[in-house]
Amino acid sequence: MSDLLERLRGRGWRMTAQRRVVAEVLDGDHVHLTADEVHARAVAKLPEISRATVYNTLGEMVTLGEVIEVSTDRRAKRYDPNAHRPHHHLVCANCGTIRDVHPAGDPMADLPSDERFGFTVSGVEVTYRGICPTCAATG
Amino acid sequence: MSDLLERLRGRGWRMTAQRRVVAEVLDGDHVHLTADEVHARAVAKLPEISRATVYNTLGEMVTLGEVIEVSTDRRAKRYDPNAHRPHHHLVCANCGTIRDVHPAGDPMADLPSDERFGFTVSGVEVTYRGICPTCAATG
DNA sequence: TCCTACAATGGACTTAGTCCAAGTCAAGTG
DNA sequence: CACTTGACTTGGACTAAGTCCATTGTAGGA
Repeated sequence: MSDLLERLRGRGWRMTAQRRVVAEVLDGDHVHLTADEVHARAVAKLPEISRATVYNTLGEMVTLGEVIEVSTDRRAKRYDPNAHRPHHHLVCANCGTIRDVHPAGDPMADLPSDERFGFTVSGVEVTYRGICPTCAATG
Repeated sequence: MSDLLERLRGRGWRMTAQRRVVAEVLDGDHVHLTADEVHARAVAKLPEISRATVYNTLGEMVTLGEVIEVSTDRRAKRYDPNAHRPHHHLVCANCGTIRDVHPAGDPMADLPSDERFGFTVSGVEVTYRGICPTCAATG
């Protein structure tokens, strides 16, 4: 059930109750929780878990490349466990909801070398912005 | 000299010393200052200016569409006066430096309607990430 | 079972930004 | 020019999100 947990275990991660619940909370598709939301859900399963541990664990998962950090504005970062399949994001300008999207085309190929200013370019993120159906309805 | 200032004046903006210095600080190409940097430079020209005024003024410029807010991570937002010409950004993962870039292609056209989940899509941002020449050299 | 290095805790601290009540001033009016 | 008024500015208190750190706890190997 928990692909994420399996992958982490496979990397020789020292398994603790805290890490397990964080991984469980984060598992799934179209999951884009803030650190505080992850903490709230983790507390439901393991009441003693601390905020600092949630931050530490999320940070480690990001370092391991198993989770992607998405910051679309100055609100809280969101954590996306869908790291194994490349995708971009569609964000609601009103409520901050995120959906994964898979646009056609390769934006990396669209950046000519004379526009790279000597940078070593390693990645690209595409963020579509708009209003989600829910916000459009409740206007 | 100050295109930005001219445009703002043309919209019937009430002109004050504070707004003038903020607009002056922000004018130019490849300018991507944080609010605090704007404040620091504004203070050099007008020592009494307050942080709150800088935030207010930047916010109004964004609302008027004369300045673009760029948040590439959870660090401070940056303000880009180059709002009249569409472009994207190339960000140094190490030091946060930003360059404007003009990739080929139209990412809006790459998002099919069955990937829009009912959103009204209004815009798209493309953020290339990498290491700038300075950080590569001193890294 | 015992050790020990790695992990978790929670509270203090930091950064970036927002809010607000009170004071100030640009610019239109007479 | 003086007056008026509502928009603008101020600075300090407040908030949200996240980081840091000394202490305590524990997974997993010997």
